[in-house]
Amino acid sequence: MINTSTKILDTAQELIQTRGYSAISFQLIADQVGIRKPSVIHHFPSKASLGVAVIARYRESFAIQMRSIKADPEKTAWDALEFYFSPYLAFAETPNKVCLCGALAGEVLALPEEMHSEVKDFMESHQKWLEDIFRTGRKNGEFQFDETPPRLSKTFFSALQGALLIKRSTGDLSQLKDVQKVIRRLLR
Amino acid sequence: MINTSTKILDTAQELIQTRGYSAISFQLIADQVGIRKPSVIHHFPSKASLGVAVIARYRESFAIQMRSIKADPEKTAWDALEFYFSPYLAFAETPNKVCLCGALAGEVLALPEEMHSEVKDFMESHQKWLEDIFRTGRKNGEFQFDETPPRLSKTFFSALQGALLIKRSTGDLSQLKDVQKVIRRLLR
DNA sequence: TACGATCTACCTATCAGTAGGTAGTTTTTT
DNA sequence: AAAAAACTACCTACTGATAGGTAGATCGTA
Repeated sequence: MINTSTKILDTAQELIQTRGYSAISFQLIADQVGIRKPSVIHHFPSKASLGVAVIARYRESFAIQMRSIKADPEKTAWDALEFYFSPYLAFAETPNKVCLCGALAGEVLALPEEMHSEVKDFMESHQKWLEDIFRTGRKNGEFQFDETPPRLSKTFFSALQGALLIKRSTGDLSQLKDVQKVIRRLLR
Repeated sequence: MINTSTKILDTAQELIQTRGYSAISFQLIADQVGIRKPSVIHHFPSKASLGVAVIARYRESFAIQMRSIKADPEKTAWDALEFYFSPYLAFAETPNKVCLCGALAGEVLALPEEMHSEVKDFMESHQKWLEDIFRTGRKNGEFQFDETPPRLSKTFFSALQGALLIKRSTGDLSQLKDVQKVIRRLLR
């Protein structure tokens, strides 16, 4: 039996990923969870606090996974890259899902102040992870590329985030798959 | 003296680009234009119809410019590419602006049905233009690349759209500039 | 005088959030 | 061990503000 706070966070995350933050409400979440609106507010006293909690949990779940793969000496840079790719593909294959922070990026100015730094930190840490993978892979001899790791990671992170959003608008899954193919080929 | 409908469209576009569609209202637009809410509704009888009109105009303004550059035999593929890059840089340099359709892509499921195909068509025609530029440039000998033009255009269009969104979240203008640098170098 | 643009006044639905309370569990005190 | 106090999770009923949208009067111009 999963607790109510977790159910609220799961539901809120799903709704933000599909509809955006501005378009969700306590009522919508309450209906989906099967409780009353004030009960949602009992767990998260404001919409902003719920928003912050959703991003914080999302960020942390990525951070845990990246820490574990970086700590494992068995894993190659290719392994790390493919591992990083996998949630993007999973989102793209779920109809209508994009990265939480990709969805939020479209409406930052309508977001409460407290959420801004959460989104910013998300973007920055993901680009750092990619940069690290590229640097390590080149040092190993696994990857070959001419660009600097920061430029490459910015480009590829932008492409992955963009591809998810475009895929959802066009319905064409190859948007993401082709981006991942191109990235792989550019590193060989 | 610019007419009221145009003022409403300008204001609505600006607000959607900065805050998203869900976060805008007739009242907000009316205040900004300096008229009353029912006067806005007189020109655009529903929020959906206003949304559609904003995207349609935005799409058309790009289409006109792309047609003119493709019709000009003086223009090289590099010219066309730099020309295509320019509005992205202009948006990025305006604090808090992203591509209209990039902003909308984050909240498609909260958008009225009529807007979906407008967003989809936007994405598809932009990728076709890029594909065409790449194909022509390679035939000319201006560009060198191994990938197929559709894959390359998907990747670079994704990267440009993503970069704008990420730039706005992080405040780092190099997000877009670096993406454009990487694209240029990969074509030589 | 006819018409489009604008206005005031209003509608219903929904928004985030509050007030106050009930039932059941846990913790503290006697 | 029993009673009292506090806490947790949820509820009904409400508030003031704002959402999209309507009805109908007035104004300015061709």
